[in-house]
Amino acid sequence: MSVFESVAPSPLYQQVAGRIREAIVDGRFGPGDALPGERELAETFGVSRASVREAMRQLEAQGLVAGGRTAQGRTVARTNRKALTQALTDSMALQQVPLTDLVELRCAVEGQAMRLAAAMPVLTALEEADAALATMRRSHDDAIAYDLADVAFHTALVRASGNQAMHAVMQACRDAQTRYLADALAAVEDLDGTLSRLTEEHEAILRAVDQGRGDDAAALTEMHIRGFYGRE
Amino acid sequence: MSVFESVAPSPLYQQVAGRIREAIVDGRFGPGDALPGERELAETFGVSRASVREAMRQLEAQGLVAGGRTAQGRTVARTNRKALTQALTDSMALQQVPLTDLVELRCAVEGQAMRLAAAMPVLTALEEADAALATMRRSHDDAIAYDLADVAFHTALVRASGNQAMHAVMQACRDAQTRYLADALAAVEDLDGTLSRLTEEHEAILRAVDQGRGDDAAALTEMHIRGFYGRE
DNA sequence: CACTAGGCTTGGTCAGACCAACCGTCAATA
DNA sequence: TATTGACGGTTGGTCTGACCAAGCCTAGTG
Repeated sequence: MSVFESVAPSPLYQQVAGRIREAIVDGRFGPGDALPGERELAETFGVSRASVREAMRQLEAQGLVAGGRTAQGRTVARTNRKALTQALTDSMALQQVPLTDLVELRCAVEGQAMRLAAAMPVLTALEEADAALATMRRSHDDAIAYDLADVAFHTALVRASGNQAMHAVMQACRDAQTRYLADALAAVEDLDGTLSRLTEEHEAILRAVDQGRGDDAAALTEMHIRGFYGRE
Repeated sequence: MSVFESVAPSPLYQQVAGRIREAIVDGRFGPGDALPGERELAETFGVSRASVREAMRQLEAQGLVAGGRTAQGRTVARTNRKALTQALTDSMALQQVPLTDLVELRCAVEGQAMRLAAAMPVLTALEEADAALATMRRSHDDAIAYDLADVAFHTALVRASGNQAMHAVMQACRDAQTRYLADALAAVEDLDGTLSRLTEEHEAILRAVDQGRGDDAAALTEMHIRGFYGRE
């Protein structure tokens, strides 16, 4: 990096996007709040509507502004989950993040999350995991339904740890991995048998968490994840 | 979700962005390639330049198109890393993730990263970590400079694990943490002594990684992170 | 009271224009 | 000959002003 700051001012649309972004991140606009209209923003910032619109496109892509066109102005997004998933998926598509990296990351995060969940579980989340498990047992002939339940199970258990940051990372990983899951399941010959085994693994994990055996739960989770994806 | 597809066409700029995105993800445009000019794109897609520009803003925010304005047209981005970490950082900011959650997440990710790094280190990254360590030793009287070197050290070590996903998560954590950093530093009384201790911890971690003692490195890292932020 | 017709606002889209920065070209100069 | 410098032509950035469809609000109508 240079000793000097850049002298060239960034484009107007960048500056506008930056200002609005600040306002959102700082909490001056809460999730779901309505933003001023484009014409009004243009006036307040002293730029043309075109520039404001380009700024909005940027914020929209970053998941800070909701995409839906409600009749009364745009609103601040409640979550940028889609943007996050998109970024991770793109990274993988562009071959910057191999699947094994995600697997490792998930092992690290989910393993630790299990320890936390075992030590201080959020009970409602455990119930959710249990419900997902029931769905799995019922879906041994339907890979799609099974996958959905699987996502719900893992998500619920990480939520049980009460750690929001882990939850966010976990969701992004799962979202980005679903594509590979479909491929992996398609390659399986004995679908029913494989799903039975996976269900048993899930049961063991939940049991360990429920009984407060954090380290066991962590180890089981890592084996579970690596066992399915890890064919390195 | 409905049985029917949406009849309402999405906005033009969305469609345009989608088309270009496909082309990039499919590899029809490689990293660094020059994209056609806005006027040309407008003509090929049969839309106005304004729509093309809005599409470009979206792609730019997603990290698929390079931001820099080279004189000869825009280029396809070489990496969307920034978009990924940005999304992660935003996600944590939007959810107001508490500091303790970040600390836990970092412990989990960095700990595992140290194990990977010890097992199969990326040497150039280790050298970087070493350089950062030297800077730290020189900056015991300057908290700002110290923090920069600290970030560089941790970042380099995680990079040494070769895991891009962990690297991104790690950076996002650091970004999200900076807002708490000032408080943590203000609470410190004996700045010089504290920084000396931190430097020693860093040295121990690097040594462990360098000697292939992954579990030691992981344990040291977790203690190091918790020790500084974790006053729960 | 229920209902409808305007009127207003909002986002989406367009055409056309201007600017500064930059590239390549080519002629004039040292 | 080699360097310099002027000159179009291109590109992205910005603005203006306009039009449309969809949705909200309200006033007037039955």
